[in-house]
Amino acid sequence: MPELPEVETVVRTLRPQLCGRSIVNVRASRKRLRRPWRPAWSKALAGTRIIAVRRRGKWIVIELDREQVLLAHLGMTGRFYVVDEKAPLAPHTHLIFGLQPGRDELRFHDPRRFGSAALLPAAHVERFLDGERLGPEPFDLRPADFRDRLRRTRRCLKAVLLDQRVVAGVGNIYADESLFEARLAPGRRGCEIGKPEADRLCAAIVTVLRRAIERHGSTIRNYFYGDGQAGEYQNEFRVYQQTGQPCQRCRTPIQQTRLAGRATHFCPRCQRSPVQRSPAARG
DNA sequence: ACAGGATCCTGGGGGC
DNA sequence: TGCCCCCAGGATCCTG
Repeated sequence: MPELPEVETVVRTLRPQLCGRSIVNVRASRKRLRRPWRPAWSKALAGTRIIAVRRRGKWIVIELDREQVLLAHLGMTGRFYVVDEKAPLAPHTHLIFGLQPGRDELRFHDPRRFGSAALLPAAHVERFLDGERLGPEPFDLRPADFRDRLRRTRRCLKAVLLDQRVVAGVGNIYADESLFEARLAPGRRGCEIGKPEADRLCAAIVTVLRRAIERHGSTIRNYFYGDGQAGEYQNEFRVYQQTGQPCQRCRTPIQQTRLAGRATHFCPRCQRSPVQRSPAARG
């Protein structure tokens, strides 16, 4: 469920709660996550100290001593939060990390289990994150590289934005919101996009994500962060989940379609494709 | 190379 | 009330 702004919000919440503390024990449910948790990781984690908590794309990176890293992905419904060890255990809690000092626990909760967590040697993390799997952070994305990437593909813009190798961290909400911000139709092919439009899209991604981070991300369908905090960006959606609502720029009703297997929302007027001239019209 | 579909899961909402 | 179907902030694998 969470995209870059939501993961950033989680990381900012966790950082002061985790840094400097130690993991004293780990409990894991028997249910398998997207990548199964290995019992050996529980043993290896006992007694490690948390050095830093950061984000890369939609990944949560928890750096530990002993040259180890705990890498987590929230999938669609994952939550990662710190609570008192006496707090009631919610159903679908799959990992519990006991913390010291204090009597707190870091818990990983995920009803759909599309999320995952794994322990990696620190030396492997950069290769995992910066290899073929993950492109640049949106804030480091160079317009010339983005333009080049678009020029070389016939895939539609929606599919390109969802591709984590092109730019890391954009998901369904922020792909639609960025395309609206850039006034580009989600179905247009990358190779049809000119320089001004590509640069506009590149800038729009950053604008939308920065604003969403300021608003602590979006909270929809009652999924909250951490100790029940809600984001506020869902109140600023221009197209996502606004089907039938008047466009805030031109009052045309927002339309919904399906692209790259995902619900896609856009304004048919502000995000018009260049007119396809029919043979008759050309006559 | 790429589009499209299926897959991994659970829960919530709408229709009947 | 129950049941059935569809949908969901993701990523990956397979097929055509």
